[in-house]
Amino acid sequence: MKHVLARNKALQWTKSYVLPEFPYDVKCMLAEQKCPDHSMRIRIIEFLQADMTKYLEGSLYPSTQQYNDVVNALLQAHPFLDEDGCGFFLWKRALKDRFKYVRRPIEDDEQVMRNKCKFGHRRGQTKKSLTDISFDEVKIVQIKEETVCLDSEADEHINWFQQEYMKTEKDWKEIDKRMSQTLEIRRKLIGSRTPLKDILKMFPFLKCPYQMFREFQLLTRTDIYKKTKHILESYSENILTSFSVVDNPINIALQEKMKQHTDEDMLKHMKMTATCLLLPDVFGDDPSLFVIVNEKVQVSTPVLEVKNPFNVDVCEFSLYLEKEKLTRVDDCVTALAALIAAFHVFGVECPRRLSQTLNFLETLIFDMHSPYFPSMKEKLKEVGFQHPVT
DNA sequence: CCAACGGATCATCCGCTAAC
DNA sequence: GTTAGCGGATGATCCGTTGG
Repeated sequence: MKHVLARNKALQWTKSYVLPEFPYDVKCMLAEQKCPDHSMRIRIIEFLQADMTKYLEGSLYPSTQQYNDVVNALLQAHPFLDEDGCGFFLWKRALKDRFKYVRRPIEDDEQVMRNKCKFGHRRGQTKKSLTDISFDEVKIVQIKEETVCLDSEADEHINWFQQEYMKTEKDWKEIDKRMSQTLEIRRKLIGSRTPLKDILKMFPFLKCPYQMFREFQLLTRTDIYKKTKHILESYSENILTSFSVVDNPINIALQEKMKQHTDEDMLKHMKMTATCLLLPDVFGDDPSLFVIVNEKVQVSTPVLEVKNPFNVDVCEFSLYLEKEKLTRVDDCVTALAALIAAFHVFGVECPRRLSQTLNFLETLIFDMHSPYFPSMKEKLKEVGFQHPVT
């Protein structure tokens, strides 16, 4: 664990911490120097925790110094938050408790599991049987050995992935386990700009949408599929009726096709697909950086390719990266989630002409409780959204 | 329609153990 | 001794349901 923290610090925390942009209402409260109430404190802590997580490369154990940096940054920017002098202690404690709370339900992370085994004592009724405990002890020994000789272990994992990828019957449970175990080395490789081809050769399962979602989950503690589905469903109406897309050929085609069907599921499928296709148009971005319909992919950044979007039976969604097909998926929710995940998982910077669209999506994905920043609120008004979800 | 109820979820506090 | 991390207890808050 120590070497993980040391590395995080070395890679990501060289500069002192810079506070994130807080949601609109928090910003107002901070500007007014109003003493935060219970829920406002929680939102500040929640936001800081989410922001810190981005810099921890999948680890959920910030160092004491990192906690100190964050709380110091907060109190320096807003001294009134330390009204009684013991603010530092209280905010630090709240932040630590929040991380602890985030770790609590996690069962697929060896660092978390190791600490649960180490410190997790159960009083009263024991949930674990004796056999489970001894199994855990065996696991601890295994993990300790892996940490010591990481490089040869990583090599072994990579060979295993390559072999397993060729098999017809794959052991997905073992794949999950090994993908978790190699997260650290993989992030290091991706972070140091290892060519995509090499990354995919070493970790071929990253081509699978499910593994991309899982990696996204490990990195951000966020269920990208669930969030994407929610966004598409709640904003579909807004997007399809936005004045910037009423004359769009895709929208016109959708209206035509919808007249030919009455089946609820079919109509929903078409609407969701159209929502995906029109998203960049709504935000004035370049649609060809987002989704290509019935054409050849020309861009290197992650992009979706859709064939026959409104024909449920022959409709095809594929995710492209560096002009190569990475994976084919079945529906537009999975496709959009995979597209967003690809930017994160492969560390691709967002193209300028797609920034508004991705900003919109990520604002909703990472902060469901206050789904828009002031600039986003303005943007949504500007593009003609009737009822931004709150 | 809305107030009251009750379960679920969440934040916080406490007491404990392991490590130093 | 102190500190970090755990599970559990407790109280607050959210949210869906029910009954007037």
